[in-house]
Amino acid sequence: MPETMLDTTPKLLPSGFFLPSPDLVAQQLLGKLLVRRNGPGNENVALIGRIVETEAYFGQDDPAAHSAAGHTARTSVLFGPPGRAYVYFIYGMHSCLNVSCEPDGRAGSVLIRALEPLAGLAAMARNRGLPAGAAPRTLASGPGKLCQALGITRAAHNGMDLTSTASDLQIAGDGYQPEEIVATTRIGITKAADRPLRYLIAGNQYISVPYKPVPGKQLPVI
DNA sequence: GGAGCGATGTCCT
DNA sequence: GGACATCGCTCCG
Repeated sequence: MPETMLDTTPKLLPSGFFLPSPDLVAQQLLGKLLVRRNGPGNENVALIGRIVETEAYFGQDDPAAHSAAGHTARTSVLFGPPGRAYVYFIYGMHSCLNVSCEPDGRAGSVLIRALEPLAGLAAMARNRGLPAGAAPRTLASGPGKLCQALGITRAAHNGMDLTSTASDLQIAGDGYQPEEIVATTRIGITKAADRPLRYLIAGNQYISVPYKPVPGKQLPVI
């Protein structure tokens, strides 16, 4: 192997990765890999998607965050240690995946909103109830879709340590770095709706809701 | 292609 | 009882 070749073997992110504030973690998660092992229909292969869209939710002073209602049974994972999966059920039919941030006792989190499917696309389509040849951008371009594609449920994954080799849901890095990150407003919320806490990889085709650059009004590029 | 809307479980008031 | 960090289907242009 030439010396200049990068080692692209995915490496599990350590729990310290999730210690900073949610807006920083949300940006740093872009380009990382969400890995699902031993799921339904993929006992022998991993389902892998690259994270291309995230949203930050603050534990304090963020009315849109679930933790704004305080520490309850439902939100206890958010107040726990960093790097844990917070999976909740929304609108009676969809699951959404967050990763807890900040030290134990603080409730920041990052919502994973879209993946670029890299491996196990046939199993993802099957999990989504789509034909085997379904367009890759329909598989995981939304928080509910990606949970369905990877077989992520509250019952199986809420509270799971995403930094443990023993977990069947993990987050890893393969050295990929996005060239450009764009910040926009968060999707589907009514409170604190104007804060630019949604982050996406500029130009990526696998995001959930497209963003339209408005002439004269520059979107924050990070 | 875009707006409108129904489905439907769980939690908090 | 109402709100909800969604999705996919209709209907209309």
